[in-house]
Amino acid sequence: MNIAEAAKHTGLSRKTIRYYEQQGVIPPAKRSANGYRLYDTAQLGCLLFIKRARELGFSLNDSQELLSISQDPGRTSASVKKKAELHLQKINHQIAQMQKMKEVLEDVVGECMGDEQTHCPILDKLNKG
Amino acid sequence: MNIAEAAKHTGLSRKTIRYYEQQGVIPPAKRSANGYRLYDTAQLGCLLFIKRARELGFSLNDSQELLSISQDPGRTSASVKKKAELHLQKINHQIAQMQKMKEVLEDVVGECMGDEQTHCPILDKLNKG
DNA sequence: TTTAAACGTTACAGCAGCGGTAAGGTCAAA
DNA sequence: TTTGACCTTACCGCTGCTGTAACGTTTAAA
Repeated sequence: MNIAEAAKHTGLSRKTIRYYEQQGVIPPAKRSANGYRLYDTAQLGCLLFIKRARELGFSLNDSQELLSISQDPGRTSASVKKKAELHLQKINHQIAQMQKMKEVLEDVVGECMGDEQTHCPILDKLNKG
Repeated sequence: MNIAEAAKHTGLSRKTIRYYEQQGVIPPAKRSANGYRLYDTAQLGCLLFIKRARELGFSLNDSQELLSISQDPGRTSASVKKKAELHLQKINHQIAQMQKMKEVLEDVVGECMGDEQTHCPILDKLNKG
């Protein structure tokens, strides 16, 4: 199948698929006589793997490494778990950070009248900490 | 004061301060005879404002607009509140997304033995959804 | 048969928000 | 006088794509 169909099957854009290939995230696609990229179910599997890893927030680099591990018959689940736990820590850290932002924002938004007056607790917060 | 001192006072790096100026986020600094940038308390105030806005997750563009609004005597708190609420929505959306990632990750990490065996629920998840 | 659309290709630019590095000028103290 | 700590501009790199240009191919309709 051509790239458009691969895109339809995976939900990735054609640009993204080409980008993944260019970055070496997935092996280079075979080409038909006219130079068009050709995809089979194995390639679709790679693409879907990367897509799911990305949806779980893994970096493209991590996603690629996970794909490599997945295709290695001599892998251990320990190596995967380690990566996932590290990633989970990052996610938790980011959530905590955004939660703090959220709380402050809700505070000041709650205090702000949002009317035609000049006084604004939100700006006060930004001006004085 | 020179840029290094301004950096020390604000907690921003010298690169960041120059970048903000170049992007028009803050007004261009005055220069001493030798071409060095000079900062006074007003400039420090701008820098701190931007820093705090960034810490609340506002984009650099939004931060700049908030600074403009803050410096406009004819502003209304409504205009600020609107921006803040919009931003809060984005934050909430992002938190929700990361929470979903977190839950899935905790699930599969919990199921993974993390030993020397090949079988791995994390990879299963990535391979089959 | 021609032509127009809908594909395909490569290559380069751009987005956010800086950090790193190079290549140079300036200034204060030892 | 020299050393080290400043300062300047300018450009590349990072992440993960998306958009655009400029071009070739295939397919379907007119």
